[in-house]
Amino acid sequence: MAEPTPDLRSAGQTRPGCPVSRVRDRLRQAGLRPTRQRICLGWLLFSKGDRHITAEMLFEEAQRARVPVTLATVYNTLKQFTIAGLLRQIAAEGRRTYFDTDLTDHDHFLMEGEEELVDIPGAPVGLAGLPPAPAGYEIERVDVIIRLRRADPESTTAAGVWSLRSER
Amino acid sequence: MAEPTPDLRSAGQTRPGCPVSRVRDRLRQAGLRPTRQRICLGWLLFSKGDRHITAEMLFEEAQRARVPVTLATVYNTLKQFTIAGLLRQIAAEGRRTYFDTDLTDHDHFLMEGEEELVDIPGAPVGLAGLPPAPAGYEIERVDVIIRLRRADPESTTAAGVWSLRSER
DNA sequence: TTACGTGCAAATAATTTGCAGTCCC
DNA sequence: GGGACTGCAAATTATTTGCACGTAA
Repeated sequence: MAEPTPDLRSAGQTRPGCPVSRVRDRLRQAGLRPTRQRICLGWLLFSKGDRHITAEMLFEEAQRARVPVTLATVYNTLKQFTIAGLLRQIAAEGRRTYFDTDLTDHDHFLMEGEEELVDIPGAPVGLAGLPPAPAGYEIERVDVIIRLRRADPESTTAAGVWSLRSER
Repeated sequence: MAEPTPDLRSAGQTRPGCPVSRVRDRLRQAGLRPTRQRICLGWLLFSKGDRHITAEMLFEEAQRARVPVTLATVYNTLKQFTIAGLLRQIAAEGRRTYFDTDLTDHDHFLMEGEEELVDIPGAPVGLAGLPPAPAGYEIERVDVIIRLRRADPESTTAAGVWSLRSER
């Protein structure tokens, strides 16, 4: 949030070895033409570690970084990045779509009230007894979302490690 | 889909013992005033077994059943039902919100391309090693969404019972 | 050059809201 | 009777699209 916002106006230039070039290569590998705005957005997305982001958020960030892009282009770019496998769309309920720059297998917390997802640190939840996929389909991925509610002060929720789903 | 559509225009009347009265009671228990439209929508929702439904879908169904309701009221009612615990909102990505009349613990398949969720028959996937909830929060529910992709004809996806998540 | 990208503004789609009139308790 | 509900239409919000122009290969 309070990170220094880099000025990316010169992202079109060629500077081998610099992070911008790395983004450029990554785009090319993904089959996307490395245009100025894609490089800038890619830099904003991938140079700050794992993050969840919406189109609106990325757009504001781009403006702060003096990157000339339109909101529409941000939307289009996010979609292209997702199709190209550079981003992952998160299944969150709520109006806006979130994109995750972390492509590894991990789960999410969803706080009630807040419309924000939080990465669950550590290894993903283990799954047992996955059902067979219907005929003609195969399992691509399993998303686990742990919904949280604000704890009652009285309920001594000893939140340790659960074993297996108990209820119903 | 081809089910006979009941005419619910008389749902306001009192007929003890009939399913309409059951809906009425259920609403009252949930703290909702049993108005004509709520009774009708409740009947449509709960008298056909478990289902996933959007506001638009329910609205069309109501029109077919000659129930005088507005789309706006359908939206409002679905939200009220959800808050009252009569429905559950499903975390699906995609533009529209789905509501599930099945309140029991179960998982969902999400077919790629199609924007529809399918209940996973049988017991829910077992979870191992749930992480502790962050301070001040407690786990309310765990949603598991299994994303499916159309299988390659060649890949012999022996979709049996998996043990534990392998990929990281 | 030339197809692919982008900006801009207008179009959609999904959902919410304000307010006046209606209905349940 | 009075507040809770509903209808209707207009407002929001999130996202997409059409088309003329710009730019990377």
